[in-house]
Amino acid sequence: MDGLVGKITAELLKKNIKPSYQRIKIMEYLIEKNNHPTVEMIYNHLVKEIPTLSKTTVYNTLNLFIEKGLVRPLTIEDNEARYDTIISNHGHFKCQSCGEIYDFPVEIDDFVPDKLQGFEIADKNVYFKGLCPKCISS
Amino acid sequence: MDGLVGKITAELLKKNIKPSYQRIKIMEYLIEKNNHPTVEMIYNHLVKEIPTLSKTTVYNTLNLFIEKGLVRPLTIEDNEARYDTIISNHGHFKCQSCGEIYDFPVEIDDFVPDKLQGFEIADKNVYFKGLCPKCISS
DNA sequence: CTATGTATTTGTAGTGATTACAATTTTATT
DNA sequence: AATAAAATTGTAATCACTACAAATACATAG
Ligand SMILES: [Mn+2]
Ligand SMILES: [Mn+2]
Ligand SMILES: [Zn+2]
Ligand SMILES: [Zn+2]
Repeated sequence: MDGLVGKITAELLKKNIKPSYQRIKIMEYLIEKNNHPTVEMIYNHLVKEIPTLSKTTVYNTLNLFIEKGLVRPLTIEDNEARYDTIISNHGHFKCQSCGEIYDFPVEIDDFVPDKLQGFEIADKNVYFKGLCPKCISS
Repeated sequence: MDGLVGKITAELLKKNIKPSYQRIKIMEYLIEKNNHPTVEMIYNHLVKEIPTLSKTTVYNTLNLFIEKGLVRPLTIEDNEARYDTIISNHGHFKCQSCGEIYDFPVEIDDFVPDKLQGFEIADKNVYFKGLCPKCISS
């Protein structure tokens, strides 16, 4: 008995999403890896377990999760979307050498500048780019 | 005699960029409009004046400007790059209704979290999404 | 001024991530 | 078991962007 799968199933049902095998597996990947993956990464990993898996299903499922507020899409590079299960506001650092994406805390709610009085803010994003310690020391 | 064209010419020469007609026009558009345009917007506007203009030239020129540090690319949506002549760190708000992108000041240098000690930060980005006042009141 | 070489521009073809859509398979209901 | 609805799959289409080679404009030497 897998506790994570149980939690995922409950979470999906709470959002009126039918907990299909594929959907559970995709959510499981997102939570366990917690690596801000691309569609490609998700597909390549899961297709070993689910040989019939279609990349379209991965896209569809992620878009469904986004719609229901379970997943947040990250736009850091313009040529590859990334996905995060952690919805709360935090910043992302992408290493330009190894490509890894690191989380970092940031008090985004602190800086709502006067300039944005009268604006309705739905979504806040902070991302940095550069080199991570591993890549600097090698 | 156009003062802006003179300034642009000097600016390009300073960066070892030959100030061709197309390059000057593209930079002129960026500075005058100051609207974080897409390639499409730049092309559609300038092709009226320069009927032979190629979209490839717009792409090439923008990439050259980025390389030389004259322009900063904005990745807000994953399906359309935007370009900004203002290099200094500031935030961007994109209205999800009208699509307009607003600047706002933000003290990005203030929040370099402890988590990023040992990281080499090359680039900082802050962008919000939501509704602008115009769109809220209509 | 003309010839030759270099840089810039242009048009077309290619790429790669994402979406559209119809067919197939799975799941739920009677 | 029969039927309907939902989910998954595969393929084709889309669209921003890039690669590349031909054409044009520019510079420099004779
Ligand atoms: Mn994250
Ligand atoms: Mn700006
Ligand atoms: Zn790295
Ligand atoms: Zn608006």
